[in-house]
Amino acid sequence: METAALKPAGNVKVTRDDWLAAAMAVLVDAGVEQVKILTLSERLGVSRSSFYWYFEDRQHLLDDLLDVWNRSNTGVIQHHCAMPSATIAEAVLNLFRCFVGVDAFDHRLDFAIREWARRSVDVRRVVDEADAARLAAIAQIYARHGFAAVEADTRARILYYMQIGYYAMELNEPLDERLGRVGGYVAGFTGVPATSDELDAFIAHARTSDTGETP
Amino acid sequence: METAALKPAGNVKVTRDDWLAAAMAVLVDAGVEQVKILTLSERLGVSRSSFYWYFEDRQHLLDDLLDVWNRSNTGVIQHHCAMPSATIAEAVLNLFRCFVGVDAFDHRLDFAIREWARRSVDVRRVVDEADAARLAAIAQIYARHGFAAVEADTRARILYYMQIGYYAMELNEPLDERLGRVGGYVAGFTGVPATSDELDAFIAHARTSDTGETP
DNA sequence: GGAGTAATGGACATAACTGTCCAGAGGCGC
DNA sequence: GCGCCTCTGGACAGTTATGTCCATTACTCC
Repeated sequence: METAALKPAGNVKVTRDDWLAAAMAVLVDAGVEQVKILTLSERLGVSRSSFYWYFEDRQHLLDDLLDVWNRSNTGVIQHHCAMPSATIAEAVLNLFRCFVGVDAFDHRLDFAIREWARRSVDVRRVVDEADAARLAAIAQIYARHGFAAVEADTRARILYYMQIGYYAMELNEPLDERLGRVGGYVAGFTGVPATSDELDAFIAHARTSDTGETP
Repeated sequence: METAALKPAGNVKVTRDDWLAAAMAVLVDAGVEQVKILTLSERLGVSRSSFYWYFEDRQHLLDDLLDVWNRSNTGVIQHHCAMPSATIAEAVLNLFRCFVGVDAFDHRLDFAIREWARRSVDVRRVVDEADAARLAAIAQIYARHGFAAVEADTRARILYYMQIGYYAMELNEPLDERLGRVGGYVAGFTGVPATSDELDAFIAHARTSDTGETP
């Protein structure tokens, strides 16, 4: 592990980040309720007490996980929305990049958090705020390209809701199948077809940054 | 409770169905992992031991819950798909009825089961089978109205996936807003607009069978 | 009204988990 | 090379589950 290089000093076996990373892995593929200090300590080969050096208690670990999500996934969307673009089609394709590529939006984490939000009003509030921020960022794309406020908002919702719905299905389509539909999506979302240059650029990017798994 | 009237005999406080109903309620709004015999017994005002009279163990209760879901939700869809219809638009509207009305598809249960399926290969298998059966039933609608097999299958997928995606969002749109979009959905799903008579009939049904909550 | 029986309650054993306390390991700075 | 300071391990206590055993209740049938 490369974390060894960063280890501060002394009798250190794991770092705070190791605990966070392990917890994040469990969160993503088993849900919050499975994020257990005992399990993590076994996985890290360290005693439970070590945990309490880095975190006050389990709740603080969970708060940190929520924070990590909040800063990463929403930020990815905002970043892609802010990319410069000549046409609305190009702007939407820029956004799509974060749903396909390696600079990707982590949809499994997103759903783990949403599931958690169904059972915690605190988390629900944070998720609602993130959704609002994401929608605002997407609406801004449309606004920048001359859409009136109401229409920009509506189109942002359609795009965002459809994307979330797509992930909810866990379809695991092969990359080529997904890419084949992109042209249609862009036309549907913007009312304007993308040029073949725009589409080619997007597809090239998607192929080079494809990770092998279908994200 | 009306169950009192049905209580078989003897020193009975709760029935097997009471346990099932309580478990189902917890499953729907807190997830499988929260279906705990201790909690249910407290909720029913009865000791835990009583549970073991009706069920061999927790796993058998869970199996029964899965069974209930399997027989109800998929059956509702199949039933609505089999309703007689003069046009494809009417057929699709007939199916929509189970997504709006009181004879409704229970989407919260459906998602509780899907969440469970993410963590249990056994449940995953059952859900996959149910999805296949639902898709087949929906494709049959299209096939009956003259669509070729491949197109019927594709259109069935679009309709079903979009419906699942809609529920994943937990939008809670007001009924009127939802109804306003139905015409567009039908046109999108079938390529043929519904007549206003067909739409009116659907909307009238939806309004009379609306439960107050947005399902 | 007494026997039989369906259902229940309470005690017991066990497991998994959380959090606390404190002794001790081991590298670093002087 | 000695203490310091960071981090770790192990023991302890408390909570919440599951499942088992058996005595007891209270109704039904005769």
